[in-house]
Amino acid sequence: MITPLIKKFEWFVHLSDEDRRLLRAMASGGVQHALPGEDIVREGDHPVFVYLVLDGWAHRYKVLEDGRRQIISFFLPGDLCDLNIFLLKEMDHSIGALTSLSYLRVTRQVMDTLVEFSPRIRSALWWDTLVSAAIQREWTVNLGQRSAIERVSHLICELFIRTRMVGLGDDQTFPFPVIQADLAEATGMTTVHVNRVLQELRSRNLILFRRKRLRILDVEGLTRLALFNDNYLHLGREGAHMDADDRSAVGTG
Amino acid sequence: MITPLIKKFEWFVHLSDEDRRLLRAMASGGVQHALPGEDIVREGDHPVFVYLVLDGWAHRYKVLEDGRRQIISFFLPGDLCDLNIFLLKEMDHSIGALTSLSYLRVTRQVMDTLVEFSPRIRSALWWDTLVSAAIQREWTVNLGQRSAIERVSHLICELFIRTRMVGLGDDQTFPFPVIQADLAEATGMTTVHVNRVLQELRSRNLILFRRKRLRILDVEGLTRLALFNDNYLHLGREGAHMDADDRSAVGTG
DNA sequence: CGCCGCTTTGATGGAGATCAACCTTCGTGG
DNA sequence: CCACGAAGGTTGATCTCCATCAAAGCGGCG
Repeated sequence: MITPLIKKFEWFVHLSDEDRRLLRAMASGGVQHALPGEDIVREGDHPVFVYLVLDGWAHRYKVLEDGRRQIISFFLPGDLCDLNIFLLKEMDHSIGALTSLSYLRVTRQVMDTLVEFSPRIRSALWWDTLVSAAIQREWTVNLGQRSAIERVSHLICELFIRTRMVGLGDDQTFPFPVIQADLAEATGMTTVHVNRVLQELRSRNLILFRRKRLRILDVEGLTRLALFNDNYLHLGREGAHMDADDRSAVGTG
Repeated sequence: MITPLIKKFEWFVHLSDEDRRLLRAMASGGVQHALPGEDIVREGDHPVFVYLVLDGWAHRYKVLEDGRRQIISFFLPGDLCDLNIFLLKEMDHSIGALTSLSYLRVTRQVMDTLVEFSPRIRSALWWDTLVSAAIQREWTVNLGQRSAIERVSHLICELFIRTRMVGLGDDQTFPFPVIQADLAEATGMTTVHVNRVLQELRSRNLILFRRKRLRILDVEGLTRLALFNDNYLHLGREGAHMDADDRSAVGTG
């Protein structure tokens, strides 16, 4: 059930059986569900839980007074939002479901337990936080410096890798359950222009988009066009020195 | 010496004398200096220290293959970069001095000590991390949704508050040691256009810029123009419940 | 005094916004 | 099984904000 999270963590450190058992305790509160468009948290709410996406996609967003809306990040299965958010009085943004969604609401107590009893999980959570921050920084670069077509391509490259990190999708195709309006709000463009950019990417034989799945026809080409460098995703198994060496360890990834 | 950090933390929780003593231990490695334009850390480096800015401004930036450059964040006195960065193998961005700079390099061991011996400092560090993340998200919104003049205004509003948080500047005027090229790289604009936007802000009697200081003539007006909402800076003394109540507590801020 | 880094100005061009339709797809119910 | 409607995708015409290019001003410091 929480396998996406485990799959992601394994990119950092190999967990022990005990670690996995601990992580499964996150589900003790029961699985929650939301419909597309439904908000999980709203700006101004008092934060109580850490959220973990199990299935489906969610997004973080902010709305300006005059209605302009920006998607700040996407949450894929295995993504956690806002470790230690309890320290804040009010949410400064909202989180909503993009697709139909199942997720966990994890209490402070459960998070504390994870951190207390497993140094590996503690590190993996920090690593995840650092990677999330790096992604947000990369979005800053994306919006600040890249052209429309580069921006869309870059986002696609990122989501391709993040999708595979959590064990979804295959070599060339992966779930891409967002509509053009979502892409527009994430990249700071209009839907009209997103549409034209996607057509351009298709006509260059870089991508193919069918039935909520995206196929990258030319990873190399798309990467080059996007000026994409995956170093900010920190896939180097950086916690390998603290790997659990019990039989449950997975391959070298 | 580390007063800016302490001043900032006091926006979250009142520290005890013991807390301050602990924080001063961060300076045990000696004060470092850098000249304007000098890099402190480069993309690709293996991260070893947490950095704390004492005096002057620094910036985090990334450079694309073709030379385009984006400033990702500004570091003011009292700003920490990259708590727990040790978990990563390589830096995914660079940090450089904007002005002449003094700063501390804090080792993992010293950070661990802070966190171990003071729950207040532990929380304050997390709070600071959460606020930094919120700032990065707000930059995403800024670049994605706001027009050029709104973007520049918003950045000015933010830096005004952050400056006052660490005890610099007065009611209307604060140090603003960045050149127009820096503003351009932070807002994803050209220097030419930054220049014209600043002229517009001056002609509307919103700001005044002299000798590396900025005076906001009409805070209300600038805030409105920028669609600025300071909630993401979380100035609500959110850790007040864990205030140290010894005599060293400062006013209510 | 003169240079260098920074700011300012003007002219021109283009990426992407805006506005307004129209088309396609797909789920729903009659 | 088809009609219908709504959500999402596509198109074309026009406009505007900001980039680009090039040059000239300014001011602080050696």
